[in-house]
Amino acid sequence: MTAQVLNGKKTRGSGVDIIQVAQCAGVSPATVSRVTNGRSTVAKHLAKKVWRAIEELGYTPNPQARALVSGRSRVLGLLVSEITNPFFPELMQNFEDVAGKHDFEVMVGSTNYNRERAKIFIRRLVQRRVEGVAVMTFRAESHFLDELIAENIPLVTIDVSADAARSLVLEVDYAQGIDEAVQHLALLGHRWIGFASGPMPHLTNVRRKDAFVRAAKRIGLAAEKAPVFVGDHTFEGGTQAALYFLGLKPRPTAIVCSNDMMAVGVLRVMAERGIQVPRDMSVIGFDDIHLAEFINPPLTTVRMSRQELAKAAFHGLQQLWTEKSPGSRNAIHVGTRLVVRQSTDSPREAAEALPRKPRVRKARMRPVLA
Amino acid sequence: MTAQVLNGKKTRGSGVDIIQVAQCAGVSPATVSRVTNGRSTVAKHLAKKVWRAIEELGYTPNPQARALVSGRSRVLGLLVSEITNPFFPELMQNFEDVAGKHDFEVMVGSTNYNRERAKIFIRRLVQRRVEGVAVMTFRAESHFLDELIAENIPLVTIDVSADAARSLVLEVDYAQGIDEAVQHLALLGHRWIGFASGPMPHLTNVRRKDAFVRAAKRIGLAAEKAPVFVGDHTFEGGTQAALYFLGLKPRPTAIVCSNDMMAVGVLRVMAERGIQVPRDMSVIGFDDIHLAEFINPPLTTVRMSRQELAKAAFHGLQQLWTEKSPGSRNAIHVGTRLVVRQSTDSPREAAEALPRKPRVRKARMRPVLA
DNA sequence: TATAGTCCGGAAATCGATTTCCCGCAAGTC
DNA sequence: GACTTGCGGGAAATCGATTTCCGGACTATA
Repeated sequence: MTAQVLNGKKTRGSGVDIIQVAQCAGVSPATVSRVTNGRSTVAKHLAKKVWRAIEELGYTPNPQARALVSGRSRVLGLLVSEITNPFFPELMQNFEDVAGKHDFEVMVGSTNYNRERAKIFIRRLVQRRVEGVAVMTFRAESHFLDELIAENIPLVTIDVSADAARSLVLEVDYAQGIDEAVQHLALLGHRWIGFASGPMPHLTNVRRKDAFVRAAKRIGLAAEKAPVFVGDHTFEGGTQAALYFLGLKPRPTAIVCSNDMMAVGVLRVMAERGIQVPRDMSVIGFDDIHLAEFINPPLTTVRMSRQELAKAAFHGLQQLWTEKSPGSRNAIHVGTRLVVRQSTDSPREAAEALPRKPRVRKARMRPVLA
Repeated sequence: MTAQVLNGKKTRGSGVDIIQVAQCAGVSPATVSRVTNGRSTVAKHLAKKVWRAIEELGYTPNPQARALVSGRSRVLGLLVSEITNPFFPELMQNFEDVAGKHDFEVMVGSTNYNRERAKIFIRRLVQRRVEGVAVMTFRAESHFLDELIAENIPLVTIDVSADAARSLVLEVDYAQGIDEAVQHLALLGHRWIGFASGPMPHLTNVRRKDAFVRAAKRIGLAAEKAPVFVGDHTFEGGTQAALYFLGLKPRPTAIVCSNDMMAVGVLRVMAERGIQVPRDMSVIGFDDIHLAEFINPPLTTVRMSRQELAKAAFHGLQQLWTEKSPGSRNAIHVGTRLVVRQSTDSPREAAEALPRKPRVRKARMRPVLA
């Protein structure tokens, strides 16, 4: 399509420059530039000729030249914490899609919880002159970002505000989804629910945990303090949490997890111990990663929409670009909500007491333990 | 670090240009350029002064300007087929790491098996003047790449050669790992093994299937043709394959899958039907995605190393850059190998006939079906 | 009709590097 | 001692756009 034959010689898209287009259209390069950028007002008949010439030659402006003079690279940075957690690839794709629609490219980097990796990546961002960065690491490792702040690069973060002029926070409403989760369990008859939290110094994890504790209190589920296990936001963290709750007496009849990877770890321990989910133990995750649907049993979880998050991050950056005064520090709100699948059910005792309501569910393995 | 105070005013890394460095070092801009690029021979004492000036001012060359004049953007493209298959994020990260070490940035795009998405992404690659593209889609959808080929952009593909001058193929040795898998099953006592194949027109799937059929024949496992189900390379494809094999009589005692996502689908069906893996059915995957380790039971699978693949792809591009004659069309070899976990065991009958060897395995659910 | 105000579009400066061209100096050769 | 050779490094052209500046034409107003 792009490659065309003109004057008998093949002209490649990237071999055509603005001067050739200008000559072909019979105008000056400045006019071509004005047309391609929608600048000021160019007479309609001239604009038409320019577009025709562009089409004919298969011209695409050289982004390097464009960036050099305009100072705008049209590249954004996206920092995530671990690529093997499926939450992040999906977020990446959504962010790239939004950015792409606005003619931005995205440099993605995964810290893998490694301070040095993050530093190196951020240096690359600065060197490439990105126009904005979305930090989606759910972490408050402040001085990661010092270099970006020093360069006055627009910054969007999650949960915890970067203390910088051109920055903005995405406030995720964890309470919304977690309230739904706890209510869902309460309705099923659960009265003693454990919470598997992520590492505690991190604000995002504090918020998730607090949301759970408040929800539990509000429902009046347990007179005593709801049992909380503080672990890692990983598969292993989940297995540890599961072992902890199984050792408790009375043993909780349900576990709410701070993210899906932990829930997957919990499910593994339950399977190994022959504890039937959801009959003997209900499990709820957080994130709604793709995998949640595929695991056994399909995981009931709180969805934090990757698409919504990605859009919010991009719009946050847009806001920072247009906004004159770096004063209006309004956070952007991102909701969460419960997705019910098959890892939750009435606890055993309640299920026997209550009339068994018909549920759409495939045949499952017979329970083994008491 | 980068931001320094000089002459009383704060100088940002991206605010310093080569001329200031030249003045600071008392040389010409040309010399600075020569030093930063390691060009020709600059007197040691001058080079030292230049480096000192660079350090002091926190200078980083403007990549746009550099790219503009040199014609080298130092950006690569990476095309994958679906971001939700964990194989690809891991591949992406590895590729970015290798590329980053050589000062390249990477534009990643996921086609999601959507022709239009691929087209759009490739157009973006061309517009950004990438210096090379790695197409890791395991697909032969040839005319995706026409635009790249027209621009004469170096191209590395998997399995199937792009019919272009500056291109190179990564030949994955499927047979290696699949032979190991079949032998492993044979040693466990399996004699009737099903193969869940991916969609058939695609060369990569043909190769995987052929490798299986040959391995099965070579071992002399079954007098008759080994049963093959042709499905989709997805979770759903796996569930369909499982249902097919369960309907067969005699029912296979093991299923080898063309990728891990299918294997995950198979495991789901088995769990729903109460069929115990590995006691009643052994399952082997292909890829060794991260998830394979976390699913129940941990999946025995053939590992195709993402790191090896990423390195091979990058080195392939390097080869295409240096190589003068576009003649030496030597493919690059990438190996595979079996990783034994807990989804394979002796089939029930054989297990009872043979003396039960002790295996390290956690407690599992009691088998339910015959 | 004269003058001010608008609008359009061309000429040229600019962004920040790389790279070519060329000159001067020092070393080597006869 | 004169001439060649080689090498280090400065001046200036170059990449391909955007953007400023400015002049000419056209319209509106008195």
